[in-house]
Amino acid sequence: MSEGTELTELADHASAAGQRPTRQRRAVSAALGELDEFRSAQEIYEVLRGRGERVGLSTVYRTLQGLADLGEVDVLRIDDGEARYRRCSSGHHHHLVCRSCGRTVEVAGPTVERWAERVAAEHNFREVSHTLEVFGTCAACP
Amino acid sequence: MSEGTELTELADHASAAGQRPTRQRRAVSAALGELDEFRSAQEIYEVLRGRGERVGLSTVYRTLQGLADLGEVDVLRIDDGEARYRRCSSGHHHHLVCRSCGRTVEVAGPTVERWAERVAAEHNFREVSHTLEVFGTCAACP
DNA sequence: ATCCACATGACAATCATTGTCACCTGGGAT
DNA sequence: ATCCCAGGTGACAATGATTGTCATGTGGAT
Repeated sequence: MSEGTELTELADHASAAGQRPTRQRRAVSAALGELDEFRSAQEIYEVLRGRGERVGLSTVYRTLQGLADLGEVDVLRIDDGEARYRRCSSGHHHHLVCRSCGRTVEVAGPTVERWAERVAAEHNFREVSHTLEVFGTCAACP
Repeated sequence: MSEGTELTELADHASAAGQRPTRQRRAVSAALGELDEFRSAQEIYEVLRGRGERVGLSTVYRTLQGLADLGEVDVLRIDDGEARYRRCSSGHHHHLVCRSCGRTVEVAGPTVERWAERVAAEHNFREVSHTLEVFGTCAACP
Protein backbone atom coordinates (compact mmCIF):
# COMPACT_ATOMS: atom_id res chain seq x y z
CA MET A 1 0.00 0.00 0.00
CA SER A 2 2.80 2.38 0.87
CA GLU A 3 4.16 2.46 -2.69
CA GLY A 4 0.93 3.42 -4.38
CA THR A 5 0.26 5.95 -1.70
CA GLU A 6 2.74 8.46 -3.07
CA LEU A 7 0.95 8.71 -6.37
CA THR A 8 -2.39 8.88 -4.65
CA GLU A 9 -1.23 11.67 -2.41
CA LEU A 10 0.08 13.61 -5.36
CA ALA A 11 -3.25 13.20 -7.10
CA ASP A 12 -5.05 14.23 -3.93
CA HIS A 13 -2.92 17.28 -3.61
CA ALA A 14 -3.45 18.26 -7.22
CA SER A 15 -7.18 17.88 -6.83
CA ALA A 16 -7.17 19.83 -3.61
CA ALA A 17 -5.33 22.67 -5.31
CA GLY A 18 -7.97 22.85 -8.03
CA GLN A 19 -11.11 20.78 -8.06
CA ARG A 20 -12.16 18.93 -11.16
CA PRO A 21 -14.58 21.17 -13.04
CA THR A 22 -17.79 19.20 -13.11
CA ARG A 23 -21.21 20.46 -14.08
CA GLN A 24 -22.29 20.52 -10.44
CA ARG A 25 -19.28 22.45 -9.21
CA ARG A 26 -19.64 25.01 -11.94
CA ALA A 27 -23.28 25.43 -10.98
CA VAL A 28 -22.45 26.05 -7.32
CA SER A 29 -19.72 28.52 -8.23
CA ALA A 30 -22.05 30.31 -10.62
CA ALA A 31 -24.75 30.61 -7.97
CA LEU A 32 -22.25 32.02 -5.50
CA GLY A 33 -21.12 34.48 -8.13
CA GLU A 34 -24.60 35.90 -8.46
CA LEU A 35 -25.40 36.04 -4.77
CA ASP A 36 -24.03 38.86 -2.68
CA GLU A 37 -25.13 37.73 0.76
CA PHE A 38 -24.12 34.90 3.00
CA ARG A 39 -26.28 31.88 2.18
CA SER A 40 -26.62 28.50 3.81
CA ALA A 41 -25.85 25.30 1.94
CA GLN A 42 -29.53 24.44 1.94
CA GLU A 43 -30.44 27.81 0.45
CA ILE A 44 -27.90 27.45 -2.32
CA TYR A 45 -29.22 23.96 -2.96
CA GLU A 46 -32.73 25.35 -3.32
CA VAL A 47 -31.59 28.13 -5.62
CA LEU A 48 -29.97 25.57 -7.90
CA ARG A 49 -32.96 23.28 -7.77
CA GLY A 50 -35.40 26.10 -8.52
CA ARG A 51 -33.25 26.91 -11.53
CA GLY A 52 -33.65 23.35 -12.74
CA GLU A 53 -30.07 22.27 -12.05
CA ARG A 54 -29.72 18.63 -11.14
CA VAL A 55 -27.50 18.67 -8.06
CA GLY A 56 -27.51 16.65 -4.89
CA LEU A 57 -27.48 18.20 -1.45
CA SER A 58 -24.40 16.23 -0.45
CA THR A 59 -22.58 17.62 -3.44
CA VAL A 60 -23.47 21.17 -2.52
CA TYR A 61 -22.11 20.61 0.97
CA ARG A 62 -18.94 19.00 -0.34
CA THR A 63 -18.37 21.67 -2.96
CA LEU A 64 -18.83 24.50 -0.50
CA GLN A 65 -16.41 22.89 1.92
CA GLY A 66 -13.91 22.46 -0.88
CA LEU A 67 -14.25 26.09 -1.90
CA ALA A 68 -13.88 27.12 1.72
CA ASP A 69 -10.68 25.09 2.00
CA LEU A 70 -9.37 26.80 -1.12
CA GLY A 71 -10.24 30.13 0.45
CA GLU A 72 -12.63 31.01 -2.35
CA VAL A 73 -15.60 31.39 -0.05
CA ASP A 74 -15.97 32.73 3.47
CA VAL A 75 -17.88 30.81 6.09
CA LEU A 76 -19.90 32.52 8.76
CA ARG A 77 -21.73 31.07 11.73
CA ILE A 78 -24.18 33.42 13.36
CA ASP A 79 -26.52 32.76 16.27
CA ASP A 80 -27.93 29.46 15.04
CA GLY A 81 -25.36 26.81 14.22
CA GLU A 82 -26.05 27.12 10.52
CA ALA A 83 -23.00 27.76 8.35
CA ARG A 84 -23.41 30.40 5.67
CA TYR A 85 -21.18 30.84 2.65
CA ARG A 86 -20.28 33.74 0.36
CA ARG A 87 -17.75 34.12 -2.41
CA CYS A 88 -15.03 36.46 -1.31
CA SER A 89 -11.95 38.30 -2.40
CA SER A 90 -8.66 36.67 -1.56
CA GLY A 91 -6.65 37.90 1.37
CA HIS A 92 -7.51 38.51 4.98
CA HIS A 93 -10.58 40.64 5.56
CA HIS A 94 -13.63 40.99 7.76
CA HIS A 95 -17.31 41.64 7.12
CA LEU A 96 -19.83 44.31 7.82
CA VAL A 97 -23.17 42.54 7.56
CA CYS A 98 -26.65 44.03 7.55
CA ARG A 99 -28.73 42.22 10.16
CA SER A 100 -31.88 42.88 8.17
CA CYS A 101 -31.17 42.28 4.48
CA GLY A 102 -27.87 40.46 4.69
CA ARG A 103 -26.00 42.93 2.51
CA THR A 104 -22.32 42.45 3.14
CA VAL A 105 -19.32 44.72 2.79
CA GLU A 106 -15.79 43.40 3.02
CA VAL A 107 -13.58 45.55 5.19
CA ALA A 108 -9.90 45.54 6.03
CA GLY A 109 -8.81 46.06 9.62
CA PRO A 110 -5.08 46.62 9.95
CA THR A 111 -5.73 48.29 13.29
CA VAL A 112 -7.46 45.21 14.58
CA GLU A 113 -4.81 42.84 13.28
CA ARG A 114 -2.16 44.73 15.25
CA TRP A 115 -4.37 44.88 18.32
CA ALA A 116 -4.93 41.12 18.24
CA GLU A 117 -1.22 40.43 17.85
CA ARG A 118 -0.36 42.73 20.72
CA VAL A 119 -2.98 41.34 23.09
CA ALA A 120 -1.92 37.78 22.32
CA ALA A 121 1.75 38.62 22.82
CA GLU A 122 1.02 40.23 26.20
CA HIS A 123 -0.38 36.92 27.38
CA ASN A 124 2.29 34.81 25.70
CA PHE A 125 -0.01 33.23 23.16
CA ARG A 126 1.54 32.02 19.89
CA GLU A 127 0.13 31.21 16.43
CA VAL A 128 -2.55 33.80 16.71
CA SER A 129 -5.67 33.97 14.60
CA HIS A 130 -8.95 35.70 15.13
CA THR A 131 -12.51 36.05 13.97
CA LEU A 132 -14.24 39.39 13.70
CA GLU A 133 -17.55 40.33 12.17
CA VAL A 134 -19.46 43.57 12.46
CA PHE A 135 -23.25 43.63 12.34
CA GLY A 136 -25.60 46.55 11.86
CA THR A 137 -28.54 47.85 9.91
CA CYS A 138 -27.66 49.25 6.52
CA ALA A 139 -28.89 52.55 5.12
CA ALA A 140 -31.45 50.86 2.86
CA CYS A 141 -33.15 49.01 5.72
CA PRO A 142 -35.68 50.46 8.23
CA MET B 1 -57.21 33.66 26.22
CA SER B 2 -56.32 37.26 25.44
CA GLU B 3 -57.38 38.51 28.90
CA GLY B 4 -55.18 36.24 30.97
CA THR B 5 -52.27 36.94 28.71
CA GLU B 6 -51.38 40.19 30.39
CA LEU B 7 -50.75 38.58 33.74
CA THR B 8 -48.84 35.78 32.15
CA GLU B 9 -46.59 38.20 30.32
CA LEU B 10 -45.86 40.06 33.50
CA ALA B 11 -44.94 36.83 35.22
CA ASP B 12 -42.76 35.83 32.30
CA HIS B 13 -40.99 39.12 32.44
CA ALA B 14 -40.35 38.86 36.14
CA SER B 15 -38.94 35.39 35.75
CA ALA B 16 -36.74 36.48 32.88
CA ALA B 17 -35.26 39.21 35.04
CA GLY B 18 -34.24 36.72 37.73
CA GLN B 19 -34.67 32.99 37.50
CA ARG B 20 -36.19 31.04 40.33
CA PRO B 21 -33.35 29.51 42.35
CA THR B 22 -33.92 25.79 42.04
CA ARG B 23 -31.54 23.01 42.98
CA GLN B 24 -30.77 22.36 39.31
CA ARG B 25 -30.03 25.97 38.46
CA ARG B 26 -27.77 26.34 41.44
CA ALA B 27 -25.92 23.22 40.33
CA VAL B 28 -25.36 24.55 36.83
CA SER B 29 -24.19 27.91 38.15
CA ALA B 30 -21.87 26.20 40.60
CA ALA B 31 -20.34 24.07 37.86
CA LEU B 32 -19.79 27.13 35.70
CA GLY B 33 -18.17 28.85 38.66
CA GLU B 34 -15.56 26.11 38.94
CA LEU B 35 -14.83 25.79 35.26
CA ASP B 36 -12.57 28.30 33.57
CA GLU B 37 -12.92 27.19 29.97
CA PHE B 38 -15.74 27.29 27.48
CA ARG B 39 -17.77 24.09 27.83
CA SER B 40 -20.62 22.67 25.83
CA ALA B 41 -24.01 22.01 27.36
CA GLN B 42 -23.39 18.29 27.08
CA GLU B 43 -20.06 18.58 28.87
CA ILE B 44 -21.58 20.52 31.72
CA TYR B 45 -24.35 17.94 31.91
CA GLU B 46 -21.76 15.18 32.22
CA VAL B 47 -19.81 17.06 34.87
CA LEU B 48 -22.97 17.40 36.95
CA ARG B 49 -23.94 13.79 36.40
CA GLY B 50 -20.48 12.52 37.31
CA ARG B 51 -20.81 14.51 40.49
CA GLY B 52 -24.03 12.72 41.30
CA GLU B 53 -26.32 15.67 40.69
CA ARG B 54 -29.74 14.71 39.38
CA VAL B 55 -30.26 17.07 36.48
CA GLY B 56 -31.86 16.60 33.11
CA LEU B 57 -30.16 17.54 29.86
CA SER B 58 -33.08 19.73 28.81
CA THR B 59 -32.76 21.65 32.04
CA VAL B 60 -29.07 22.23 31.48
CA TYR B 61 -29.81 23.62 28.03
CA ARG B 62 -32.61 25.82 29.31
CA THR B 63 -30.60 27.10 32.24
CA LEU B 64 -27.61 27.96 30.09
CA GLN B 65 -29.80 29.81 27.65
CA GLY B 66 -31.39 31.71 30.49
CA LEU B 67 -28.02 32.64 31.93
CA ALA B 68 -26.89 33.72 28.47
CA ASP B 69 -29.95 35.94 28.14
CA LEU B 70 -29.15 37.49 31.49
CA GLY B 71 -25.62 38.11 30.29
CA GLU B 72 -24.14 35.96 33.03
CA VAL B 73 -22.45 33.58 30.63
CA ASP B 74 -20.78 34.07 27.27
CA VAL B 75 -21.62 31.84 24.33
CA LEU B 76 -19.04 30.89 21.76
CA ARG B 77 -19.47 28.93 18.56
CA ILE B 78 -16.25 27.71 17.03
CA ASP B 79 -15.75 25.62 13.90
CA ASP B 80 -18.33 22.95 14.70
CA GLY B 81 -21.80 24.25 15.38
CA GLU B 82 -21.54 23.36 19.05
CA ALA B 83 -22.30 26.20 21.46
CA ARG B 84 -19.92 26.55 24.38
CA TYR B 85 -20.60 28.46 27.57
CA ARG B 86 -18.47 30.14 30.21
CA ARG B 87 -19.30 32.36 33.15
CA CYS B 88 -18.06 35.86 32.51
CA SER B 89 -17.58 39.24 34.01
CA SER B 90 -20.23 41.79 33.22
CA GLY B 91 -19.63 44.40 30.59
CA HIS B 92 -18.42 44.19 27.03
CA HIS B 93 -15.28 42.17 26.48
CA HIS B 94 -13.64 39.70 24.14
CA HIS B 95 -11.73 36.47 24.60
CA LEU B 96 -8.27 35.18 24.02
CA VAL B 97 -8.70 31.42 23.85
CA CYS B 98 -6.03 28.71 23.80
CA ARG B 99 -6.76 26.40 20.88
CA SER B 100 -5.12 23.54 22.71
CA CYS B 101 -6.20 23.59 26.35
CA GLY B 102 -9.08 26.03 26.15
CA ARG B 103 -7.66 28.41 28.73
CA THR B 104 -9.43 31.71 28.29
CA VAL B 105 -8.46 35.28 29.10
CA GLU B 106 -10.99 38.08 28.96
CA VAL B 107 -9.63 41.13 27.20
CA ALA B 108 -10.95 44.62 26.61
CA GLY B 109 -10.55 46.19 23.21
CA PRO B 110 -11.39 49.89 23.19
CA THR B 111 -9.36 50.23 20.00
CA VAL B 112 -11.50 47.66 18.29
CA GLU B 113 -14.76 49.15 19.51
CA ARG B 114 -13.83 52.48 17.95
CA TRP B 115 -12.67 50.81 14.76
CA ALA B 116 -15.95 48.92 14.41
CA GLU B 117 -17.98 52.08 14.99
CA ARG B 118 -15.96 54.01 12.44
CA VAL B 119 -16.13 51.33 9.75
CA ALA B 120 -19.87 50.96 10.24
CA ALA B 121 -20.40 54.72 10.08
CA GLU B 122 -18.41 54.97 6.86
CA HIS B 123 -20.88 52.61 5.25
CA ASN B 124 -23.93 54.16 6.88
CA PHE B 125 -24.74 51.19 9.07
CA ARG B 126 -26.65 51.84 12.30
CA GLU B 127 -27.15 49.87 15.54
CA VAL B 128 -23.73 48.35 15.35
CA SER B 129 -22.58 45.28 17.22
CA HIS B 130 -19.71 42.93 16.64
CA THR B 131 -18.16 39.64 17.57
CA LEU B 132 -14.44 39.21 18.05
CA GLU B 133 -12.48 36.29 19.42
CA VAL B 134 -8.76 35.72 19.36
CA PHE B 135 -7.31 32.22 19.23
CA GLY B 136 -3.78 31.06 19.86
CA THR B 137 -1.63 28.58 21.70
CA CYS B 138 -0.91 29.55 25.28
CA ALA B 139 2.49 29.45 26.94
CA ALA B 140 1.72 26.24 28.81
CA CYS B 141 0.83 24.28 25.68
CA PRO B 142 3.25 22.74 23.15
C1' DA C 1 -50.72 23.52 54.77
C1' DT C 2 -52.52 25.04 50.22
C1' DC C 3 -52.03 26.61 45.74
C1' DC C 4 -50.33 27.35 41.19
C1' DA C 5 -47.18 29.32 37.82
C1' DC C 6 -42.96 28.20 36.80
C1' DA C 7 -39.67 24.37 36.47
C1' DT C 8 -38.26 19.76 35.51
C1' DG C 9 -37.03 15.50 32.94
C1' DA C 10 -37.78 11.48 30.06
C1' DC C 11 -38.64 11.12 25.51
C1' DA C 12 -39.75 12.33 20.80
C1' DA C 13 -38.96 15.40 17.08
C1' DT C 14 -36.28 18.52 14.29
C1' DC C 15 -32.70 19.71 11.40
C1' DA C 16 -28.07 20.70 9.71
C1' DT C 17 -24.40 18.08 8.55
C1' DT C 18 -21.72 13.87 7.58
C1' DG C 19 -21.13 8.98 6.17
C1' DT C 20 -22.10 5.16 2.85
C1' DC C 21 -21.78 2.98 -1.34
C1' DA C 22 -23.15 1.73 -5.95
C1' DC C 23 -23.00 4.13 -10.03
C1' DC C 24 -21.24 7.95 -13.15
C1' DT C 25 -17.79 10.84 -15.63
C1' DG C 26 -13.74 13.85 -16.88
C1' DG C 27 -9.74 13.53 -19.17
C1' DG C 28 -5.26 11.27 -19.92
C1' DA C 29 -3.54 7.14 -22.20
C1' DT C 30 -4.01 4.12 -26.15
C1' DA D 1 -12.74 7.47 -30.95
C1' DT D 2 -12.24 4.17 -27.13
C1' DC D 3 -10.65 2.48 -22.69
C1' DC D 4 -9.80 3.12 -18.16
C1' DC D 5 -10.14 4.51 -13.46
C1' DA D 6 -9.60 7.97 -9.71
C1' DG D 7 -12.29 11.20 -8.32
C1' DG D 8 -17.12 12.82 -8.21
C1' DT D 9 -22.00 12.19 -7.52
C1' DG D 10 -26.55 11.40 -5.27
C1' DA D 11 -30.15 8.91 -2.84
C1' DC D 12 -30.40 7.51 1.53
C1' DA D 13 -29.10 6.38 6.25
C1' DA D 14 -26.86 7.90 10.33
C1' DT D 15 -25.20 11.18 13.55
C1' DG D 16 -25.56 14.56 17.00
C1' DA D 17 -26.76 18.97 18.92
C1' DT D 18 -30.67 21.34 20.07
C1' DT D 19 -35.67 22.06 20.74
C1' DG D 20 -40.53 20.64 21.64
C1' DT D 21 -43.90 18.00 24.49
C1' DC D 22 -46.35 17.12 28.41
C1' DA D 23 -47.27 14.81 32.73
C1' DT D 24 -45.38 15.53 37.13
C1' DG D 25 -42.67 18.18 40.70
C1' DT D 26 -41.69 22.32 43.64
C1' DG D 27 -40.58 27.26 45.37
C1' DG D 28 -42.63 30.61 47.84
C1' DA D 29 -46.47 33.67 48.58
C1' DT D 30 -50.93 33.38 50.95
